[in-house]
Amino acid sequence: MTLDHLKHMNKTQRAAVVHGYKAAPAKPGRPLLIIAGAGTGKTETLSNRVVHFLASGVSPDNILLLTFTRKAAQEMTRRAIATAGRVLGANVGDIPYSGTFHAVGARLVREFAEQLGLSPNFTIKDRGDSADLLDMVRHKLGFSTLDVNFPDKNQCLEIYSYKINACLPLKEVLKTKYPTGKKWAKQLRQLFAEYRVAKRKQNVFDYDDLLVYWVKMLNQPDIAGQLRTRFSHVLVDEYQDTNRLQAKILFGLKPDGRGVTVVGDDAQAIYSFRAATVENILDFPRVLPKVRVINLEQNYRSTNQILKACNAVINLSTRAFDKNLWSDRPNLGRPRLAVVENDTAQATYIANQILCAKEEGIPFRAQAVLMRSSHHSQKLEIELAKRNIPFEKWGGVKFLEAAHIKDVLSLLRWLENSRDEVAAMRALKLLPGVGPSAAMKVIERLEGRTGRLVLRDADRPRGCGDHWGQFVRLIRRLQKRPWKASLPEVVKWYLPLMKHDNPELRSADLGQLCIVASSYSSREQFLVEVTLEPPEGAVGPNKPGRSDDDCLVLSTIHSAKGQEWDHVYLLNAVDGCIPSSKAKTPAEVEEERRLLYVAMTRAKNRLSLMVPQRVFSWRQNSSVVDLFRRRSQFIPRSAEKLFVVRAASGKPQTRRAS
DNA sequence: TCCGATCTGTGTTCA
DNA sequence: ACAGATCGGA
Repeated sequence: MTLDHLKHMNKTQRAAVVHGYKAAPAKPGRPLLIIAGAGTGKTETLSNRVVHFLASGVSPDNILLLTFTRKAAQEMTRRAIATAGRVLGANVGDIPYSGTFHAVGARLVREFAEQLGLSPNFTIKDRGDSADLLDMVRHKLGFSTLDVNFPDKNQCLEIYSYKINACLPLKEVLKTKYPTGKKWAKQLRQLFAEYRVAKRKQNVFDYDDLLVYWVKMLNQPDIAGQLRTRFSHVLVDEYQDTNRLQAKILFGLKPDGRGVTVVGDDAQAIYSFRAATVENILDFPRVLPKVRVINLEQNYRSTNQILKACNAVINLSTRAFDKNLWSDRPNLGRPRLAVVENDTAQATYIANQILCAKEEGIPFRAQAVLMRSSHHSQKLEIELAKRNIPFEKWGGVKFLEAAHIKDVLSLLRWLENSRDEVAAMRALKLLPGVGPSAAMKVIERLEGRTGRLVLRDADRPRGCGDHWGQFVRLIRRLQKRPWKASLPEVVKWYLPLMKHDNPELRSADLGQLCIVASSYSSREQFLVEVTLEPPEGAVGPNKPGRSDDDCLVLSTIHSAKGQEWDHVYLLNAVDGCIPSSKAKTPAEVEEERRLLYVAMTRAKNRLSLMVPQRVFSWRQNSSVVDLFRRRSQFIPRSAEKLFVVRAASGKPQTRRAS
């Protein structure tokens, strides 16, 4: 096989691509750990390695390619397939087992469900629904009235999920992570046990179950054998952000590490809230002594001036080793620290800059605004809309998490799985006069009726009058008619009953949802995909499906991982925002520093860190208060010389995009 | 006892 | 914007 297609790569990258597979036919070789700093061509290297496998005769079905976020998964798969097409001159079609841990887990669990003693038509609960289920259980156990300080549903789920993902006993989790929950250890243990029972009874999975049952498959020799044979080559991206449960999956699949490739950068570990542990990558060479370690250090993304500032930020960390990425890209000026009066000025300033850059020939899509938390961009979004600058927002409230969307979906979910009590509860509560208690009575009466959802006139909760009859008829119609007509019909029924504000906006969202849904061939398929691969975009003026090809990106730093843009603006580079005021322990503060590093290393040519001196906060009872802010502690005086510090006025301008 | 209107307080990050 | 607490009315 010729290696001509690797000519554009450097020596180290090439070594990473071909490690263990210099000659065809390829057999799984020694494990490989690639330490890939930001912008060192990690995706390129990994996707070329996949292509190299394919070129060596490995079937796409035998490759397992795991990534962390949906975006990273799409990008990686897309590039591997494109490169494969170019290099092999043949259409590879698809790499079927390429995706997030959760998405692949869902597929495998469904495939082996019967051998696991599960029914294959389970439904997957998103975070909010899982919290609601936990809440119902909590209520039944009487814990909701136990004490005002008993953790709420979201805290309970957080604790539970952390425990599962970190593979730690509850006691340990409470001690180290949730000390306030310590005195409820007994109740929490019981709650979690009952929660598991409820999930089984209702045939529903939460996100964590997709990984938990994957591990169970690997503990069952017959299934484990099949999986180990099937996946001769396993590649894991962003390994620094995997947790112990995910490491168990990796080592369960490849106990001796043969055929394993992991890629990561400990300086970019930003998911400890999901129980990610950087030890996975640090200890990898110790767990698998035969591992080959390759370091990628040449950065192709950023100018040297930007990189210097990035290095300065990360090298102030308390970590053991320095990061010293280098680049030979020509300089285009130091990164900016733009000091503005407040977040209104910040919004105008950025909008001005974006339009100027656009006039200089930098399209919107080559620019991005990053932020620590998604609500930081509120002011900016208004400004962008005013100036007619098209944008899409990554992260933040997802389309499918909005109350009105969940309302209509709950009906479909209940129809799909009549045992799903969370869906039932939500759907029933839409009826006027029906609250939690009346809904629960209906659900209890239904218990024991299995299979298809059947509602009778006798089940009518008191106080909801004629609405019950209409509801029952709606359900029957939905069961009879083809799926395509379902959602518009539900929406038609729902809109007059909707109690949320902003009805016009929400109604438009629902119309959008109908359009999205119409491309799915069945209700089941729609519901499955919608939880794991929801349509992009947030609620509001920027709806999914909007097809502007030159669109500015607004993104949380977390969602921006792995991406790059010509110009990057970071909102609120001030204490309280980054580091977030939520970060208390030294370890949490260090993670915030890495977040800043991730944000800064996204920039290719120009980087602006915004420093508003006041940030409005809508705390105090209805009166808006603005708080004085200090520049982020991660950019101390000593690092100032690496930046251009500018007092920038965010003078209002009326210039608009043409 | 339960619903729902009104208030009050609070707010990361992702699958 | 949304969830939980509170309270009046049925």
